[in-house]
This record gives sequence, C-alpha cells and structure tokens, in this order.
Amino acid sequence: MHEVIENILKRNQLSVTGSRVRILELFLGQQGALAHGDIEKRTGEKFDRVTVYRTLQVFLNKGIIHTIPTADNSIRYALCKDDCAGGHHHDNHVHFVCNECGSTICLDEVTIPGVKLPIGFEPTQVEMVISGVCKDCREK
Amino acid sequence: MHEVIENILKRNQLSVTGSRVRILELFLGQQGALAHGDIEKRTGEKFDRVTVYRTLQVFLNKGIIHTIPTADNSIRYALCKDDCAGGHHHDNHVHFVCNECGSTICLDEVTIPGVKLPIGFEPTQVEMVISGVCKDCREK
DNA sequence: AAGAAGATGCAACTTTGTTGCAAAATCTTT
DNA sequence: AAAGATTTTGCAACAAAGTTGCATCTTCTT
Repeated sequence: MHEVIENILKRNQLSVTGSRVRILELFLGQQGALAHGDIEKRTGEKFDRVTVYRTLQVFLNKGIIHTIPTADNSIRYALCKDDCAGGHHHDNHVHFVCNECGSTICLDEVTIPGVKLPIGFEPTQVEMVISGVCKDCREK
Repeated sequence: MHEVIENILKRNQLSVTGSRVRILELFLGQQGALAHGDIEKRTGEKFDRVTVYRTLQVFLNKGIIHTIPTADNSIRYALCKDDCAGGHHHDNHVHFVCNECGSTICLDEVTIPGVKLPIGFEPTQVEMVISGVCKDCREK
C-alpha cells in the first residue's frame, strides 16, 4: 500500500510527506469521493486545515484527483484513473451521489453517453451526476 | 414584462416585493444562469445579502428556479420552464458552462440521454453539465 | 551531513452562508 | 382608503469555508 502511494507521488514529482501519504491512503481505502471536511475528520484533525486545502490543490493540478460537480454546494474529490495527465484529464465516467448515506461514488464502468449539442457549442468536458439511492443503502 | 413577473409571483402565492421583482427581472433579462454573487452585483447591492439568499431559497422551493451543479464551488440558479411544480420539478436538460465567458446556459432542447446503472442503484435525478466554448464565444 | 528547495502550521483575514429579531412593506378585509 | 394581520426586509451577530504571508520545520539532493 505504502509502495503504491510513494509511487503515485514520485511519478508526479512530489515529495513524500505525511499529509500527502495520509490523504492518498484515505482515497485508496474507499471507493467513494471525499469532501474537504471528510478528510479533515478522518485524519483526526492531525493536519492543519490549510495543509489539507493545499494538498488537495496540488493533487488536482497534477491530475491525481478530480472534482465532482454536485447540486448542493460541496466540492467532492475522487482519485483519477491512472491515465489522467496533469491538468486536462479525461474523466468520462458517471458519478453517483447517494441521498441516504451521502457518499459519492465513481461508476467507472458506466460511460457517459454522447449528446448532440446545438451548432456553435464546442464541448471539452462532460460531467454526469446521478443522485438517488446507492446499492449498499438499498440492501438495508 | 412587469406583467409576466407579477404573474409568476401570484401564481406561486408570493407577495410582490421589490427584491423578488428585481431578481426575476434579472433572470428573465438573459438566457444564462446566475450565481448568488452575480445577482448581488447586478442589483447594484440594492438589497441585503440575506434578502437575496432568502429570495432565491423561496424561488427554489416554489420551483421557479433550479440549481445547476458545477465542478467549481459556485451554485448557479436558472429559471425553470413553466411546468416545474413546487419542490420536485423535472429538470432534464443539459447545462453548458462556457470556459471563455463563464456563463452557464440551459440547453432546454437537449435532453439528457438515459444510462444504465449497475444493479442496485436507484436513480432519482440526473444532471449533465458540459463545459467548453459557447456559441457566442466561438463566433468572435 | 549540510544546504537548497519545498511543505507545513499559525495567525490574520476574506468570502460565503445562516439565524433571531425589530422595523418596514404587503396583502386582506371592511 | 385605512387598520390590522401577515410577510418580508435589513441589521447585527455569528458560523463555516477558503485564502495569503511568513517563519519554521521536512524532505530531497549531492
């Protein structure tokens, strides 16, 4: 596990530091997405709020994580699949937000269908967020 | 114009007040979506910040406007088409965010295609946001 | 092991959003 | 058209979220 994390960091020319390792651990340890607040809580407030902000910012710039749009105000972050290059990365899967448990899940296997835009509009990125009840909550 | 606005308000059992009229004017006077900040600026800070928040909240509850999810943190609001009933309204069109001019546009004529979710997931709402370059910016 | 480069924590601050309450505006009724 | 009931508004105070500068501490390089 720690091997994998060091790898991610080094591949992106990032130094291996406590907060970066811990935050990547969190992302790797679950399939869903994390909001800033989640991360603060789950690290046991071990790192400064500012450090978490800056770490996430760095990960975003490097394309290690991506943001997920939500209808409510909160930014969610999720790990990118390996082939996301810094900055412009391709994040063409559907995101699911569960209204019961609040978790956000990347449905990597569900590809976003194409749409035909009116003439003149030139798309560069497509996001699709589906909210409802997730598998785990349905089974309860 | 004012006729139309009064109509919207009365249809929703809302009293006709300065801020409500002005804010609806803004929405009707352009095709895109507005963030809270836009509204404050364009009203010339004539209304209290709190009033704007509360007005938007009321419009949301009545289904006069709807929110648009964005990957950055800002909530955008746009007018609903007439047939949105209070609370649960159907907002099944694609939203477009222009990276040049920053405007958010409802593509009412583009319907969100259906997707097949993995077993167990039960969707209640689907949002689709496409970013890129809008028609107006392309033509420049 | 030492120096350079980079990351962290702290403090102070800005921006964004919320709540309670008194004053003001709107609507209803006569 | 005015009085009273009901809503809405603005203010103040607060809470939460995010940012910046700077000194200190870590990490990386050689």
